[in-house]
Amino acid sequence: MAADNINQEIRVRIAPSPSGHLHVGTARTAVYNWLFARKHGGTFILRIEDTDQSRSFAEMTESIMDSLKWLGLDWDEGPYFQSKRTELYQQAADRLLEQGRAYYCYCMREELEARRTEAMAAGRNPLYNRCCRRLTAEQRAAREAEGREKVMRIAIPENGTTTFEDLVLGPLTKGNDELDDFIILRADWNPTYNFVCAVDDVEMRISHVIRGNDHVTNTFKQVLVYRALDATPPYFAHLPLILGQDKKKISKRQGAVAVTEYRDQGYLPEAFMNFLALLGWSPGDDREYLPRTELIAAFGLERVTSTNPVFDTDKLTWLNGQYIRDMDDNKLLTLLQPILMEAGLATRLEIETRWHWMLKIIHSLKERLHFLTDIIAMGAFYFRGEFGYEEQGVAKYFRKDGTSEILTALADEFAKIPEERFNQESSEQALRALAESRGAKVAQLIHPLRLALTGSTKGPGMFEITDILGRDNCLKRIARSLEYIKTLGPPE
RNA sequence: GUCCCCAUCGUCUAGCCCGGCCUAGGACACCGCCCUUUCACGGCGGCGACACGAGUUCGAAUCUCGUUGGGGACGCCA
Repeated sequence: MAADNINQEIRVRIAPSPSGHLHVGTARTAVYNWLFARKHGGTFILRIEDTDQSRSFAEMTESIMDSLKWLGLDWDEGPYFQSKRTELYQQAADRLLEQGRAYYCYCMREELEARRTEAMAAGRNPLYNRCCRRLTAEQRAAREAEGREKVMRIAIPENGTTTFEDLVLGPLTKGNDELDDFIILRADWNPTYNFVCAVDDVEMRISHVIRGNDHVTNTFKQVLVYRALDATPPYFAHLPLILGQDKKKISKRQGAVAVTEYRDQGYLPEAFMNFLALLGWSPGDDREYLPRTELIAAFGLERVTSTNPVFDTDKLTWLNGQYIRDMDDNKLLTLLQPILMEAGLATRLEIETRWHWMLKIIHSLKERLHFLTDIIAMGAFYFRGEFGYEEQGVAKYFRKDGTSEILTALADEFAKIPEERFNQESSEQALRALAESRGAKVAQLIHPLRLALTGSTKGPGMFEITDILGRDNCLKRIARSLEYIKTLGPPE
C-alpha cells in the first residue's frame, strides 16, 4: 500500500469541536497531522466543527487555538468555522435532493428512538428502516400539509459494499446493508457532522484524513457522501485511541485531559509534543528524545501503531526533565520568571535587575527539575530565610553534640572572608580548612550547614548555595539555626 | 446486543508485511551498585513480555483458524 502518498499536494486538517478545551487525544491527532504536513511540505488546516450550536462555545475556540499555539502547531489555513459555511452544505444537500440521492424524512424523534432501543434489545443492528424513502408524492404532500417537522437523509445504495483504504489499518469494507440512510440536515436545517465533514474535506481538497480510531465507522458514511457528491475520497489514516490508566478511552474521569492542564502543571510544549508523538508511533530506532525537527524528519504514517496506547505520565515527566536540562539557562529563566513571580518569590524588578544572580539559581536547580513549577518548592530557600527545618535532618544533624560549636566555628571562618571575595571557591576552602584543622570529614560540616542554610537535607551543591546566598546571608542563617538549636532539648 | 479494530515486559515500543540473525532489543517506572558533601544528573547491572489453543513448516513472536481478553462505533454529538 502506498503509505505516504506524496505524488499530490498534501493537505491535512485538524478539526476540533469547540465544546471543551483541547483534549489530549485531539492534540495527538493535531501533532500527527502537523508532522505529516511539515514533513511533506504540505498544508495544515484548522477547521472548527461547530455545527452543533448548543455545544459550541466561542471561548473554547480561543482556548483550543491557544493550546495549539502553545504546542507550536501553527496552521497554514483557517480557522474555518463550519457554522459560517452552512450555505455550502445546504447547497450540497439540495443538489443531492434534486438528484434523488437524499430525501425528506418525517419520522419523529421518539419513534426513531423507540425503534433503536427495540432493535438493540432484540440483538439487531439499529438501522433506520427507510420508511420515508419509500413515501409516495401524495404521502409526502400529506405530511407537509400536516406541517410535520422533517429532516433530510442521504439515500445510500441498498446493496453492495463500501470500501476504503486505511493507511494504518489496511483496506476496510462494510456491507451497505449494515449502514443506513443517516441524517444530513437536522430539523433546524443545520447539517450534521458526517455530512459537513465530507463536504468540507472535498471543498478544502484534503488529501489525507488523519484522525482517531473512533471515526472508522463514520468513515464508511463519509465515503458514501463522497460518492454521492461524485468526489474521490482522500486517504484515511486512523490512529489508535489513547487510553487512560483504566484502559478506557481517555476521559476526564482519570485526571487531566485538557492540554491546558498539562501546561499549567509545568510541562514544556516540546516535551509534551515529543510524548504525544510517541503515543502510537515510533521512529523505528532507539530514540525516545526527539525534538521538533527530529520528529519531522523521522515521522511517517507507515510507522503508526495499531494498538491503543495508555497515557503514561511517568514517561512524559521524564521527557520533561530531559528538555529542561537541555534548555539554555536564559531561556529557562524566562519561562520560570512568571512562575517565580506568581509564587511571590521574586518580583519582576528583582528578577530583571539580578538576572545574573537568578541564572546561578536556575543553573543550580536545573537538573533537579521535572516540572517548571518545581522551582517553587526547590528554590524557595534562595529567596526566603524564614523556613522550617526538616524534621529528619534536625534529628540527624542538629541534635548532635558539637553541632553548635561546628556551626559557630564555620560562621567565624566565613566572617573572615570579605563579602566581595566570598564565593564558591573561598567558602569551600574555608570549610575544608576548618574540617581539616578539626580532624573532621567535610561531610560532618556540610550536612549541618546545608540544613542551616536551606532547611533541607538535600539540594544543590553546598558551595553553589553559599555562593548564591552570599556571606551575610550565610551568617544570618547560621545564627538563626543556632538560636533554633538552643530551643531543642539536650541530645539523646 | 450488532458491527468493526486490536493483542510483545506494569507502561510506551522494536521485531511481524519478506518465518530461522530473538537465549525477544530499547525507553519510562522500580530495585541494586558506582560517581559523590546530600538530592538530582550520569554510568553500570537487575527485575520483567511474545494472551491461550490448534494448524502450516525442518523451524513461528512472526503465516492461518479458533478461543479468550481489551478497545471503539452503533445520535437530529463531533
